[in-house]
Amino acid sequence: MSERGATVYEILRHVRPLVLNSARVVEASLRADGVSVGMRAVLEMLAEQGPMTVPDIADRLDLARQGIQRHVNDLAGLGWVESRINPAHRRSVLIATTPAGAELFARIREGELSRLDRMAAECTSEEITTALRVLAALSRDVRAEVRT
Amino acid sequence: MSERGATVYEILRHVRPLVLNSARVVEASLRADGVSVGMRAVLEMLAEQGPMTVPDIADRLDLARQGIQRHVNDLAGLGWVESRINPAHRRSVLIATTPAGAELFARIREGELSRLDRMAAECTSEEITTALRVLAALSRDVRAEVRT
DNA sequence: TCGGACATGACAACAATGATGTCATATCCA
DNA sequence: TGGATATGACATCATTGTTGTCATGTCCGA
Repeated sequence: MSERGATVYEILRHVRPLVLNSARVVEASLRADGVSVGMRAVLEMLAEQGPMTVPDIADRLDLARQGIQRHVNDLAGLGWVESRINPAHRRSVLIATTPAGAELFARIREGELSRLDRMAAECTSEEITTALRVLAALSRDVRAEVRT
Repeated sequence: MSERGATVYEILRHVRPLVLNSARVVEASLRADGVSVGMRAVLEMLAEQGPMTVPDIADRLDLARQGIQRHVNDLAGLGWVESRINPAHRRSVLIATTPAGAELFARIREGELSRLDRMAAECTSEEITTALRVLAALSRDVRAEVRT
């Protein structure tokens, strides 16, 4: 068995607790605004990529459109996102952050970034950049494997 | 805002879909044996670290002991793990893989490793090792943040 | 040695979320 | 134009993480 595959295996062993623990860390600030981690992911997508339809968000987050629709409906109920007429499609509306929603996400992101600055202090900027490249490649290939 | 923190943020953005997609990939082989991803994690811990108590497994997986107890009970019902008398504690039994359970996990792991060999082919062995180091440090620090 | 703090297994209930299915209608393409 | 597909709305279910309770066993300090 190749050493490479075994190292990738070790990486994947770390990501599950990492996702759980990072969700736990941001959970408190999110609850104060009535936002769940799923809703936060939708808000992030809209804030960074601009308005898009529900199926578009679902595709980019690798989730079913039905689940995203729930998050969008919840976010709309809270006033963080709103629908806009889609010039290219009468039935499928565009979802966009409201000014308040954009502000909320900026606040959330700022708080998270300030914590992340203190993480993995022993690693250099170059190592972290390398890790990002590896993670992105791995994520891309595993994603492709799903669609096999 | 530091570039470092932003890069770590990008890493964390990748891990959530990665966890979901990797779970989807291994899901099929697991279902054939009646094993869920949670049960697989417990089986992995016991196969690699040896017999331990339910609270021990929970601590190492960053999960509540109640959830682990469910997985252990399910695994025991399927004959993949069994309890042994704990010489150091009358009430808290040791959980261990059965020979069949150890064999099952070895089979699962072998299948997963063979897939992983083809992942992130553009990355060198050194880059993957660096990524593992960064992930481990990040995971450790985020875990510590939870307990704040 | 005793007593209180803590650990453990068993059981229960709940919330978030991912998966799946259906249906009416709109859209798109051959 | 007509059939295939996309979309929103609604519904259901399984997995799993979280939390709480209770009886009993264990451990440590006074």
